[in-house]
Amino acid sequence: MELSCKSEYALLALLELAIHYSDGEPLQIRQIAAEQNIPDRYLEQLLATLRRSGLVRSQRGAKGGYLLSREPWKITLLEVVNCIEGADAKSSETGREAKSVEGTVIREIWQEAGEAADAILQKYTLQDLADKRDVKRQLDIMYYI
Amino acid sequence: MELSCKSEYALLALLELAIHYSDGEPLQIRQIAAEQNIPDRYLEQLLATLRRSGLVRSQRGAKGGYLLSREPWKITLLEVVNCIEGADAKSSETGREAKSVEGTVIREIWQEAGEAADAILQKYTLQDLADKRDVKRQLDIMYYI
DNA sequence: GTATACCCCGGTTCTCCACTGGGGTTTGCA
DNA sequence: TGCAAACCCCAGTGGAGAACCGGGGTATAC
Repeated sequence: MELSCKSEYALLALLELAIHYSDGEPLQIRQIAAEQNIPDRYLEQLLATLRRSGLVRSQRGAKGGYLLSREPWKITLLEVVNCIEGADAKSSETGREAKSVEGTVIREIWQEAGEAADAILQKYTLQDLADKRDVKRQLDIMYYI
Repeated sequence: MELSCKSEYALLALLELAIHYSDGEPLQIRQIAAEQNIPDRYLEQLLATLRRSGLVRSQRGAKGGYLLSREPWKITLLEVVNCIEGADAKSSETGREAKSVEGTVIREIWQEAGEAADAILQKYTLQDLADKRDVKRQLDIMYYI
């Protein structure tokens, strides 16, 4: 289960949006990028992808930015990675066919493994991420004292 | 859960060895490559990796070849992919560290997902692969009639 | 009307995967 | 004893994709 840089950036950005969800005001690319240490021009592309698949919505012009289009507890991590990873891998989808019986058997098992991993990603939402973050932060403070 | 070409080749080769395990005679790279449509010079490297980690043993010289070093039902698919994928990713292991709390949280979830996938790969052995193959072959014949 | 933001499209660099090639060394067999 | 069949080791190459950068647009608050 590889976590690509791309997916991690997207998750960090959405987490940032989730944290400020209750504010109701849009967050700008610059702010998100600065807060999470993401190259801003790259993040722009990722947010565009997320917008096209409806996970976030944008407000153009001065004082613009990005907002989650749903509540943080209604967005699963699986949705996010599917959106990001599956974005360009469209159209062709010629990701290797198995011609032999042996190849088919192997692929079936790999699909089962993939589904098991997806099940984990599906049970966590952006809200869970935010909560876990808060818990970890409190722990860090306690250790410091 | 990505199935790399490399891992699939290795599994196909080991499956071929598993099928002929009871023969007791070594199989040659050429034969395996021809049977499973694998570039032979490439397969050579993979078998070398598998040998170094003790999954197969080799016999040099004329009439030589490769043999499984354990019974097919004692080799799990997880072992195989760990051996193949983890072979070169040694030494450095600088596979991105998470400096932020947010990054750590995300990685923990990804690890959980990876473990779920690994659990699936661990419950299947080369023997299971061979059995599934036989079942599928019988089905193919019945459909044909 | 102007500064601030998003929007779109393309290029660049770098790494890694799949694969190839050129030499060895070991061993069975005539 | 020779020789061919097989494994062994190491190095290089070509293409694809990931991560990133840049230039020029367009919408909108003030």
